Amino acid sequence: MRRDNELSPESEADNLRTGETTGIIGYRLRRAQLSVFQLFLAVFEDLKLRPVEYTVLVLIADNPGRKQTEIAEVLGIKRANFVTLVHGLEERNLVERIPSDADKRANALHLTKEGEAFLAHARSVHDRMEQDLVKRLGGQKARKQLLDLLDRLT
Amino acid sequence: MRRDNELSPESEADNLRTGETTGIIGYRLRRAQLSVFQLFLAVFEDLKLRPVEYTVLVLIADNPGRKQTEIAEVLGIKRANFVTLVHGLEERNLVERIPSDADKRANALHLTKEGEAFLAHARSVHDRMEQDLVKRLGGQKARKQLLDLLDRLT
DNA sequence: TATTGTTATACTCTATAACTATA
DNA sequence: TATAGTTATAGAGTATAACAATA
Repeated sequence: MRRDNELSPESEADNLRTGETTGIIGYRLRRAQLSVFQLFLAVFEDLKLRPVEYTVLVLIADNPGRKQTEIAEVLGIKRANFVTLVHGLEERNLVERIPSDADKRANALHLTKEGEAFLAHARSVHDRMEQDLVKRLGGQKARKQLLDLLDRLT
Repeated sequence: MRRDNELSPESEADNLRTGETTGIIGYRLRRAQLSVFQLFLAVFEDLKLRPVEYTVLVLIADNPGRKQTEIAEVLGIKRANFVTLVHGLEERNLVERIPSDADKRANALHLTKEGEAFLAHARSVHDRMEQDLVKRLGGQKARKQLLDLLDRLT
């Protein structure tokens, strides 16, 4: 039994039945991921930093001197595509590629002084964003639960 | 204190310190989403169906006669890009676009008989995949928890 | 022979502008 | 004027192949 006019007397567009799609885990994961990434882009608009660039900076800071291949691989980025990414960060004087003594084929990645200062700021901005997300989730326990559940799917 | 040789006497590649990145909600969401989508692509390789195409078929089946714009919008797809998607499904005789009587600008979307049979099969394949994911998560309660948490981020 | 960084390239996904035919 | 569908196009993101230098 249809009752079109119950809530919209002027016959607005009917709502679609989305019950089945909203039960699909992959679909919901994607929507949530896009939502969080869009928040990231908005928050980091002034710093002109994309999510992947932030993780690269963090990873270099926590693992100075590593090869491009190592950083790229742990992030699931093809080394061919990582070249452009690192070049961009290098042009902004955030990262430097130092030819390795031990292996002359490889570049050791380091943050510049400017890169360290930039990351310190980015981290504080990011921490506030994460705290906002944790608040949305309902606290640290909920965050832990989420990361735990995501781990089982990865 | 570094103890490189504790577990790798032959001095294999050191593991990177990834603790900070693996604590980032957006990063973990993305990895999990990619993982689930890759599973989908593997499971649906024979049916040659992408995740977005599956949700489109489901949505049309549950909302026959709707306009392209309506289906596209609820999925967050630009109507310009939705054209190609629907054409692909139409060429496979899964979907038909019937010019609307009420609004001659619009196409009403329906599944063909073949599309209904195809979707019935796809649904059963998809159900098995979801059951596998639920098992990984630790049961229906864990699934409910996950969808609940994802909702708060979306 | 294998690996590192690189270039070139192609394919998908996404976003915008502009057109047409209708409303 | 606004909307539905469409086309064209540009920009990201991602994947593979091939090359030079080095291991």
